[in-house]
Amino acid sequence: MERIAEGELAVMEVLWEESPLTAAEVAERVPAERGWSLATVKTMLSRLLAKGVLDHQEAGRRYLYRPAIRREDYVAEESGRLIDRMFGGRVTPLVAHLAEHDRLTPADIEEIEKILRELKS
Amino acid sequence: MERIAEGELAVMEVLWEESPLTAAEVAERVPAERGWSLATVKTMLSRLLAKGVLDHQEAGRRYLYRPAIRREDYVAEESGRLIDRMFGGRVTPLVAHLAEHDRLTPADIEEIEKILRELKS
DNA sequence: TCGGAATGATTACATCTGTAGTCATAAGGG
DNA sequence: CCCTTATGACTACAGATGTAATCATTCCGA
Repeated sequence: MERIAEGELAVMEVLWEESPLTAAEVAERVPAERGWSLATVKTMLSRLLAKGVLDHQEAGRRYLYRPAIRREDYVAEESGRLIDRMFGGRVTPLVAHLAEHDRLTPADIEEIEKILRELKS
Repeated sequence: MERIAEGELAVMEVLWEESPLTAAEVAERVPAERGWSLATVKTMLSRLLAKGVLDHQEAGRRYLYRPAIRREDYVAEESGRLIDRMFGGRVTPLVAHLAEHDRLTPADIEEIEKILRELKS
């Protein structure tokens, strides 16, 4: 799967949330903080099509865009990449790191323990 | 902190492992798979200096390079970035994701539970 | 029916990145 | 003392990315 750039991801997020959509509809839904013009969104859509992570279907003279990959799979790939690069491919050092950096609230700890308990049963 | 590119990270890893080093010494230690020339390594070093993530100290007519940031901090930043972008800034969904994708071995689970127990005490 | 608006395609351009090559210079060996 | 060589600085260039503008075409509303 080709890499999705940071800006392109904003477009993917819109379409993972709701699809299919036209270019104009995607542009409406991109977070306003981006301050993107419609032209910019169209460029993103073309590049994402070229990368094969979006599909399009013709509807009259327009396209309806929809994701060609699942968010779940993309997240898995990016998480794996981080774990490989930063933690030697092992998950435990990641959790240890998060723990040491106070990223875990008591509620988080409870919930993670619950997840792990369920995993064992 | 400025972003460190993928290739540049290979140079940082060398210097986090051992420093200070000259450009030639860094080049020797970069993983051979990269197949980099000395010139490439020098370019990386310059760019990392410009980004402020490396320091240099003159030693005769050469430089000795050393990290200006801790690996720990860089890892924290990159992990935080992933968690923000992929998991809405929350750690628990990340762990849930890893669990669902079979990234956790029984040994991992044990060790994570241990980390969490210690965190609570 | 006709003209403006909307659409995808194409082009533009600056910056970042990967991957060097060149160049002036200084230092060390003979 | 001079020449080779190692070094940092500068330059090069293609591909990815952010951010559009332009262009040909086609559809819809008046």
